[in-house]
Amino acid sequence: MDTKHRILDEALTLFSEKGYANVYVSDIAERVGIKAPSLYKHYKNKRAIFEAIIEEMNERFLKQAEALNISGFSAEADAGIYKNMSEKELLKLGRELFLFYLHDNYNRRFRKMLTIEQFADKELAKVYMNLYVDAPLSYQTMLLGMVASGGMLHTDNVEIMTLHFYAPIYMLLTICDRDPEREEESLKMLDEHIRQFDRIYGRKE
Amino acid sequence: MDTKHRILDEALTLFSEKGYANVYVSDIAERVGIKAPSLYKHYKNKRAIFEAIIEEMNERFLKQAEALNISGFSAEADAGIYKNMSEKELLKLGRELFLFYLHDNYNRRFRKMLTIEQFADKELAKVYMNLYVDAPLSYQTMLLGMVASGGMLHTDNVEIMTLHFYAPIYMLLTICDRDPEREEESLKMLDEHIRQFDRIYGRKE
DNA sequence: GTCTATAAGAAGATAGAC
DNA sequence: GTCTATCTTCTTATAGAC
Repeated sequence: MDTKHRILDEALTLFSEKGYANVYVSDIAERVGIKAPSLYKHYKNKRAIFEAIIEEMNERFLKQAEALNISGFSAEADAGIYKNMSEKELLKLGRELFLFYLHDNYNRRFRKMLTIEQFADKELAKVYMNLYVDAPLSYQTMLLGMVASGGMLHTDNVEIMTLHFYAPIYMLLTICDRDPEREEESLKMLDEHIRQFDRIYGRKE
Repeated sequence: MDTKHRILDEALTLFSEKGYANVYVSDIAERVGIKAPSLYKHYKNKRAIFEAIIEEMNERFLKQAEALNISGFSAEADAGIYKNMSEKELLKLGRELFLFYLHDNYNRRFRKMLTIEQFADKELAKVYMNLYVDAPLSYQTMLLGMVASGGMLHTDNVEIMTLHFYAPIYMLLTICDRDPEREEESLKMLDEHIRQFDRIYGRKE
């Protein structure tokens, strides 16, 4: 990893731990192993580092979205997969997705940074809302809606059903982000949540 | 309100909007209508203001908890009330509670401040978790558990049922805190959520 | 591209008059 | 208790040598 990118990486770590204002340019430089003034050869100022992180995140999520449409992971395909899944496989999938978002180093740090900075900047609040509320809800609404139209889930309100599926997952992520020691307990609740959801909204046996 | 308390009030407003580090002692003083040095006659330093806010919050919530036990608002009483409520009344209660937490000036500002500061200080993360996750979940688990044992709700896992009740409410609060324009939409979802919850976990008609 | 030296300015806090 | 003046420290950022 070149210096320019290492600066981004270390800055993201620090910002996610202490917040933008509590991180000094010299802190970032020290982690990278250079002196603060050298850092200005790579970025115009401190703010530019922050913005480059946001920019990088945007690219990552755009790529991810593209990959979802191009490869076999579109909602149509996912809905098909879901239909033919046993409860056991469904639990495994839910757990893997949850753990990915929880542990993936980039996601984890970025989520924490956004949590801290979201109220300082309206744009960041939008980014936060989109990433962790609206995008998951609309994707899952589409997904669960297709499964429901196939008759594997039963509801007269797909949006509320999706809220019932996702809100507990969001809450468990909130718990684990703040107290990693509760991960095991949360994973158990995740399992039970999915099992219960499956029972409530019904799948054919 | 005396100056000492007005400092706390204005500081809380500013901290909730910009975060501790981005608020200057002179900003707080200006809002109060005095100069920064005068403020040091009331509080030893900036940190002491922050800690006084936390302290005040602790007292408020302790008082609230006491009131819950002494007056008619214990979980036992609440459970009794719930049993005899029509769905319409249940919706009204849910909405009133939601709006209280959302709009109550002290709650709103304190919740935002904690959201911003929680990762900078392990103690604050604990406070956040207790106030917005653990305390509501354990109170509601007790409440819904009693209603269930009375036969008005049906489940073999009260904790998951409570998660299904509270997590969507927590998520809707998250939405409204970040974008007040979505309040109306969120209230509609709240209604539909409670109605659906009522249908799923069943009440006698 | 990295360094040392340093400028420029911000922000917390104190001294002492009123 | 509030003010003005001021100190001190911290932090961002630049200048210029290597």
